[in-house]
Formats: sequence, structure tokens, C-alpha cells
Amino acid sequence: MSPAQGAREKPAGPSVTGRVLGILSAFGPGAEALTLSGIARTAGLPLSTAHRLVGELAAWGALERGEDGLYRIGLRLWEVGALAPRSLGLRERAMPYLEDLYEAMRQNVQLAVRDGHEVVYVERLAHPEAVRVFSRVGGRMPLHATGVGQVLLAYAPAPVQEEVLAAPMAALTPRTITDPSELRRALAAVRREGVAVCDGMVDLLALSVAAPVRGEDERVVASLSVVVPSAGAEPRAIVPAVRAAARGISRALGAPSARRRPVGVVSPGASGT
Amino acid sequence: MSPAQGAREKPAGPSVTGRVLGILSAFGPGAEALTLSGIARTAGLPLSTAHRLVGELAAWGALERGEDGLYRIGLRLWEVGALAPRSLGLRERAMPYLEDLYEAMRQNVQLAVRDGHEVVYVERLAHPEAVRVFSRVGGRMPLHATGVGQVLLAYAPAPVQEEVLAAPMAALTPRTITDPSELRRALAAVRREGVAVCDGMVDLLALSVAAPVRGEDERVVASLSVVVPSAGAEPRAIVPAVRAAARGISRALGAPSARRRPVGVVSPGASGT
DNA sequence: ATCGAGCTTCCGGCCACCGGAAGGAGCCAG
DNA sequence: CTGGCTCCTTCCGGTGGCCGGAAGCTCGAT
Repeated sequence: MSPAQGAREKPAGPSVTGRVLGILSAFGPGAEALTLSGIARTAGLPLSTAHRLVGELAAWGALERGEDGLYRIGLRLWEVGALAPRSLGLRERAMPYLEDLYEAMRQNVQLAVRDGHEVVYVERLAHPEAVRVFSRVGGRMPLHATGVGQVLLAYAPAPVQEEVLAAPMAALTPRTITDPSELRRALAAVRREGVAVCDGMVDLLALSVAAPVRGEDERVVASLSVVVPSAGAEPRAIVPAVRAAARGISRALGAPSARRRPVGVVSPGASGT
Repeated sequence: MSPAQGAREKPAGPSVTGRVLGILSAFGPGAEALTLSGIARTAGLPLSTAHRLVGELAAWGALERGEDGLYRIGLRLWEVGALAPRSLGLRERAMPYLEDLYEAMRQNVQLAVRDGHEVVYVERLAHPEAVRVFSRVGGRMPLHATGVGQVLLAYAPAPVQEEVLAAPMAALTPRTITDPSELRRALAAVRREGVAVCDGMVDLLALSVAAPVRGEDERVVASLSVVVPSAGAEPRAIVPAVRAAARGISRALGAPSARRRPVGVVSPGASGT
């Protein structure tokens, strides 16, 4: 896999806690199963130290040792992780809407939140025959290059936006936005339209349409997107469905702006079905 | 709260690692957000010790501190937990089949694995209008009282079966099986039929139909179930759909017995994996 | 104003942690 | 069979990180 992968390091103080967390950090996408020495190497620990700590983690269930001798993340840790409100709480309430959207589009549907300068995918429904999409549940991507990312960035606190705009932006494809002022315009458009449409920015063959999901304090807490094949895609047919689903989730989360009320207010120019 | 709640304790050696894990154990269903002193109390740690450790965990992202001052499980820990092969790997491949089953039944669909003497729910699709079901993703239930549990137990290693049969079995409802010999018969029936049908064992109003999911070494690695209202349920209409979905997942996992081609002829050489 | 609950910081003593080293198990090549 | 390799496991003495009582702080409730 990509060689630059494993180096997602932290200050990782020499405290015991830091070492334990370092061991957990050794696992990642593309490194789901490791040998003891592999862990020690990646976490920068002496073998005997790693042996002791890993042993304790395995006894508790944070790690599991397969019959092949490799260590993997244990069910118990997954269980605890499932309590994270930004994944499970959100997911539980969003699921029905994701289902419906998935069922209607028969394409990739994604739900993501922001963590620092990255987007983290919290849920994903992928049709087997849909575009191969370069993300996975629990995976991370840069904010500037993805539909969900642009939405999350557009509504992020100003300091975050400035930091991202100031930093160099990687180009995943030739069509990825890498120019700060261009991104600034894109974000303004997202705020104006309430959706982001990204064509070929992650993968030249894929187009994504994303909309914001709001929490009870009206802040944008997540973003929802549909990814379809770029060729022949008709965003106008997709936008309403994505907007509606995002609004549904916002309502389920208690966002005041998504209250049910007899409304005839529709965005101007809504001619589509 | 119920006093027996927080006591899901471990030997919890006084090692630093043990204390850290103890802190994580303080969180659980019904305790997603805790104060620092709450954590200290539950984990049995002096306040200052808890303060230091929690601080380190929060700095890394294993815990997050909300604006209300409460600590919750952090996104980073969820991310690591998502790497657990028994959840994500299984989930990813099972999802399409769960979708279809859910779509067809419009009821609760659950996927679970066994951990020790309990079943752990790995995925769950719940129709908003379906029977309220007493389980959640990441939740645990006893093996003897649930459909998925009986399936997992029926195909578990003999020692596990004996241990469960020897231990006292809690009755969740008057219809829960609590008699060892009765359970033994039920397990035999499951092995014979390839499905478990549990009526009113968890909740008098719910009936569940469960089937085994096999991995590439032909062992039962998970169990799939549908939960419907007990009243007027017609198991015969459900069993085939559940069996089919379970078989589909088994095939996706590479189980030989679920190969598309009817068995009988071992094609020579051709499929040498 | 008084109280109490919860949080944060500080610091000296002590003990749990560290990690080098030695030994064993499995594998491959010669 | 032997040698060399990688990976794992266990042991043990020195020491530096951890422990936790105590003091001070910020709330909000009485």
C-alpha cells in the first residue's frame, strides 16, 4: 500500500498511557493484523515492553490474537468505540434516511463528520455495482477534496477554514481544487446553495453531491453525500433527494430549522420532480 | 440506576494499563457521558489519578470533552475500534444482504457474533415502525435467550456449550428457556433445521428467526436474525428469506458449503487457491 | 453568605515499569 | 543435519514515572 501510511504519529509521550495508545495507533487501514514485533517496531517500543503491554491489552479484550499469532483489534474495543456519540448516536438516527436514499439512488451513500482538518466517514452504504469509491467506514480524507469535506468546511469555525486555506492542498486528481481563492469561492457557493457538487476531485470517474446535517443547536454536525458515476450524471436530479435526506436527519437530531411545518417555501427554480 | 450496572469489572490489575482500560470500561450503554469524578468513582481511582489519565486519553482523542464538561468516547477510539475484523470486515460484506432482507421484510434485521458466553450485536437495521427491540449495536445479550444466541451456541465449541448449560440461566420473560435439558433439545433442533425460532423469549411481543453465517473455514462466525411481532407471525414465511440471506453472506465470506455450484464434483486442479 | 460537588495543580516518596539479555520455537536454505 | 534467520517469551535489578493526599478554584444550589 501507500508507504506514507503508517506515519500517523502523535507526540506519544513516554508515559505508559502514551505507549498504550501508541500500540493502538499501530493499527490502521491496511494494517489490521500485526505481529508483536511489528507493533513494537511501528510504535517505537522495545520488544519486551510491547510484549507486556500487548499482553495486558489482549487479556482485557482490546486486542485479540488469532490462531495465526497475529494481533487484531478486539471486539471489546470496538464495543467501547461504538459508544462514541459522534458515530453511533448520529448513525442510529440517520440510518433510516440513508436507507431510503440508498434505495432510491442505488448508488453510494455516505455520512461523515469533521475531525480537525479531515473528514471521517461514519457510515457508508455501497451498492456492489456502483462506482468504486475510495473511502471506507472509519477512513479519513482531506476536507478540500471531497463533497462532504467541502460542506463540513464551509460551515466550520472561521479559524479552521483559514488554517485549511493557508495549508497546501494535495491534488488527488487533476480536477481537485488546490487553489485557495478557488476553494474560497467554492465554499461560498456551498453556503449559498446548501449543497456541494464535486466532479472528479477524488476520482475522475465519480461525482458527489453533499449536503449539511444540523444538530439541535443548529450547527452543522455532519454531512451526507451521494456518489455517482461522473459520466452522464445529472446533478439536478440528485440534489433534491440529498437535500431532503439531510434535512430529514437534521430533524431527527432536533434541529429547529428542520421542524415540520406546513411550508410551500421551495428553493427558486425547483422544476425537477 | 440499577446497582448491578457498573459492576462489569475485570481483575483490573493496578497496572497503569489496567487503570486506563478501567476508565474505558466506565463507559457503557446508559453511560455514554460521564463527569471526571464519575469516571474516577466507577473505575475505582483516586480523583487526581483519574484526572491525569483522562487528560492523556483526551489529548490523544480516545475521549472527548464536551462543552458541558462531560467526557465521552472520542472519534479516534471509534476509528480504531472500527478496524476490528469481527465487526467491520464482517459488516462490510454482510451489508448488502442485510439491506435486501431489511427491504423485503421491513422489520428488524440483526447481525451478531459470539464473545464468550454472550452475543454481541454487530449491526442492526430497524424499521421505525417495527417492533421495539431490546438490543443495540455494540450491545450484549445472553446466549440462551435470543435467536442469534441459540444459533451461535448450537455451533459453538463443546466446552462453551457445557459451560452455558451448567450455569444458571436468567429468564427475561416467562417464556425464556431456563432449563438445561430443554435448551439442549433446542440446540439440537437448531443444528437439525439450520435455523432458530424464538418466540417471546426476550420480549413477549417479539419473535425472532435466526440462521448461522459461516466463514471460509466453514465454522459459524456470526448469526443473522429477523425480529417480527409475535402476534400473527408466520415463521414459515420468514425462514427461507433468513436462510437465503445467511447463505449469501457465507458465500461472500468464502464458505465452501455456500458455493454457487452444487457440490459433488471436485474439479481437479482448477481452483487451487 | 454558606455550603458542597466537581475540577485542577502541586510535589515528595516509593514502587511498578523498563528494557537488556538469554533462551526457545519455527522456518528456510545449504 | 546444521546454521542462520525471525519471532516470541521470560527473567530481574535499577530507576524514573506514577501515585495520591492536600490545597485552592469555580461553579450552582440552598
